[in-house]
Amino acid sequence: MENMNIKKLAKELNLSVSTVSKALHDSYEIKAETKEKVLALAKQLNYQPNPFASSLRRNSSKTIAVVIPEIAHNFFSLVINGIESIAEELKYHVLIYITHEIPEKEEQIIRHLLNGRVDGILISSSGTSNNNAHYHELVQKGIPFVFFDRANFEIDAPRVITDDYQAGFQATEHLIKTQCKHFAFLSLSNQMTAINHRKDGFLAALKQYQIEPSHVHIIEAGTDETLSFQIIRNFLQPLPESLGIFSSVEKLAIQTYHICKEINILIPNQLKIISFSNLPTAALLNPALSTLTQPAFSIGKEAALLLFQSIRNKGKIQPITTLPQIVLKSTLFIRESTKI
Amino acid sequence: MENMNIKKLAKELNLSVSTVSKALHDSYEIKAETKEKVLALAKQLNYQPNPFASSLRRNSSKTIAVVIPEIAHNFFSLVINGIESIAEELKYHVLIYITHEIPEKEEQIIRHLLNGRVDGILISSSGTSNNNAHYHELVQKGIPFVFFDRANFEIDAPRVITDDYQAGFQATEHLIKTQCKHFAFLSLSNQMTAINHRKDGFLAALKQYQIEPSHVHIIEAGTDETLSFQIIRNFLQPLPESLGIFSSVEKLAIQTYHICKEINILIPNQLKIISFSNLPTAALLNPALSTLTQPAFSIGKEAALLLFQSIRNKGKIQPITTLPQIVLKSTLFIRESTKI
DNA sequence: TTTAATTACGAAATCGTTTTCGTCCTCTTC
DNA sequence: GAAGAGGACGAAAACGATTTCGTAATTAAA
Repeated sequence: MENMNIKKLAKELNLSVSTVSKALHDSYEIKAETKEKVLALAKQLNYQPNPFASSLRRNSSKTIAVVIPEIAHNFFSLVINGIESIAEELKYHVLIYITHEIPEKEEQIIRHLLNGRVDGILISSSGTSNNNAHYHELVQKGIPFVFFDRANFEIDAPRVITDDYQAGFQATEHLIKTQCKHFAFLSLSNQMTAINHRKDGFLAALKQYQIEPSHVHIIEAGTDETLSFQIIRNFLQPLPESLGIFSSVEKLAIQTYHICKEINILIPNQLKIISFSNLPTAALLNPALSTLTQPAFSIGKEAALLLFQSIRNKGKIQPITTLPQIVLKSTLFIRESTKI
Repeated sequence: MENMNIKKLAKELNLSVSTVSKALHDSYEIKAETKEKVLALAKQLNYQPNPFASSLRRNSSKTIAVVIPEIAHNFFSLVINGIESIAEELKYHVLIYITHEIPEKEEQIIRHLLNGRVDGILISSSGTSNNNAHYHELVQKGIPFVFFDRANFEIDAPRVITDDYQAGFQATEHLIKTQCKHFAFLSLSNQMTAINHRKDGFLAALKQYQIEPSHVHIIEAGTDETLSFQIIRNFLQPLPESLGIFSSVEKLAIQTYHICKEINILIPNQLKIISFSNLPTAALLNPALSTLTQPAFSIGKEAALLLFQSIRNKGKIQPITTLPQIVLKSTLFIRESTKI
C-alpha cells in the first residue's frame, strides 16, 4: 500500500505487467475494455509511474535544463516565463542552473548535464569564446541545445537572439541627435556576443556621423557590483561634456542612476542615458529611462520551441546547412533620460 | 564507445561491476590500489553514472522542486537565488514550477510531484485555504516540504516567513504619523496568509490610533493585471482626502504609480504610499518609494536549509512537537513617497 | 476443412546502478 | 596446525518500467 507500482496494479487486475503497461500507453494491442479497467483502477489507486524507471528504460527524461548567468534580473525571469509556458504545455520539467557569470561554473554545469539527466539545454552563455570544449562535448553526446540572447557563434547550435547591432545603432543615433558630444558604452565584458554586437552598432553609428574618436568611451565595468560602481564613478568624475551613455545592460544603467544621484549629476541635463532593459519601472524612474526592450518572453518561447524541435528530430538525419537562427526585434522607448 | 557505463568500465578493468561500483563510492571493502585504478579509468573515459538508474535503485533523486506563483518578480527571483546557493553546495538539482497564482495549477503540480521525482519541495502557496488535500497527500507520501513567505498554517510543515504583522503595523504607524486621514490597504486576495498578516497589522495600527473606520479601505485588486488596474483606478477617482496607501505587494504599488502618473495625482502631496517591495530601483523612482523589504535571499536560504534537514531526517522518528518556523525581519526604508 | 492472419495477452529481457550475500584467500592466534 | 577473523572481490537480486518476442485463441481466406 505504501507505494503503488505497476506490478501491484497488474496483480490486482489479474493481468500481466506488460499488458498493464501497454494499456496505460494506449497500445493497439490491448482491447478497449481492458484499457478501461486498467485506467480506472490506476486512477482509483492513484498510480503514477516511477519517472526514473521510465526514464532509464526509454532513455529520455522529459526534462530540460536552463543555464543562465543570473536569475534576479528581469530579462532572465521573463525568458524563463516564456520557456515555462512551452515546457508546461509539452509536460516537460525545467531544471534551473545559475552560473553567476562564471565561465568555469558554466562548464561544470554543462559537463554535469552530459550524463543524460536532461533531454536538452537552453543556454545563455557566460562563457568566454576561448573555451568551447564543453559545447563540443554536448554536440558529440548528441544532446540538443539552443542558445538564447548570449550565443556562442563558433558553435553550430540553434539560437534565438535579438537585433543587437541595429538596436545599438539606433540607440546611438538617437543619442547623437540629442546633441551629445561625448559617447560612452557601458559593457560587462568584451567576451559576450550580444553585448559586442551592441557595441558594434554603437561604434558604427558614431563612425557614420563622424564623431571624433577621442570622444568615444568604452567602459568595461565587469560583473562584480562593487567594482563596477567604482569604475563607472571614476569615469563620471570629472564628467565629460555633454555625455551620452548607452548602457548595454539594465544593471549598469541602474548603477549609473545611483551614482548620478549620489554625486549630483542631473539627467538628462548633464548626462543622457539609454539602456537595454526590461524594467517594469523604467517609465517611473526619476527621470524616466529611455530603453531598448527585448521581447524577453518571446525569446524564451522561441528558444524552447527550437529546442523541442531539436529533441524531436534527434536521431533523424539533419540537413547541416540549415542552422536555425531566430532574430527578434527590440523596441526603442524614448523617455526623459535622453531629452534634449 | 557511444555511452560509457559501469559494465564497460568493469570489463575494461577486468573487475566485476560490483567492485567498480563500490570503488567509485569509496567503499571500505575495496583496497586503495584498486580504487585508484578505477577512479583513474573512470576519469579518463569520462564515465558518469546514469542518474536514473541510480535514482531508481537508491530511491532518491538529488532533486528538489520550487513551486512559486510567478517568477518575473524580484522577490521570488531573489528567493530562488538563495535556494540555489544551498542546493548548489549540496549538489542538488532544482526544478522550477510556476503556478501563475492559480490554485488548481498548484494542486496539479504538487500531485505530479508525488511520484518521487523530487526528494523535497519548497512551496510559496497560491492556494486558497479551503483546499489542502494535496498537501496532505505529500505528508502521507512522506515527501518533505517547506513553505516560504506564503505559508499554509493549517498544515504541519516547516515554514520560513517574515514578521508580516509587525511590518504591517510599522508601515501603517508610519503612514499615520505622516498625517494621512484615509488609509487604504492594497491586497491581491484575502486567501494569502502573508498578505492577511500584513492586513492584520494594518488594521491593528489603525485601531490603536483610533482611526475612524469609515476612513479605512481594503482594496482587493486580484491577480489579473488589467482588472487590478481598473480597480485601483476606480478607487482613486475621486481621490480620498489625504490618502495613505499601504501596498501589500510590489506589483500593486507600481500599478498605483502608473495610475497616478496617468491621472495626475501627485505623490506624496496628494497621496502617500508605502509598499512591500524588493525593487532595486525603489530609491530611483519618481518619487522614491518607501518600502518594507523582505530578506528574500535569506528566506530562500533558510527554507532550503530546513528542507534539506527534513530530507536528511526522513525515516527517523521526529518529535512532532517541534515544528520549525523561522521568522525573519523585514526592513523599513522611508523615502519620498511618504514624505509629509 | 485447412491454412493464414489477426487479436489479445504474457514471459522475459533490458535499461544501469546499488546492495546483499557469498566465497575464496591470507593472516592471526592459541 | 586448526580455527577464527578479516580482506578483497564477484554473482546475482533488486529498483520499476518498457519492449521484444512468443503463443494461444479466434477469425478470415482459400
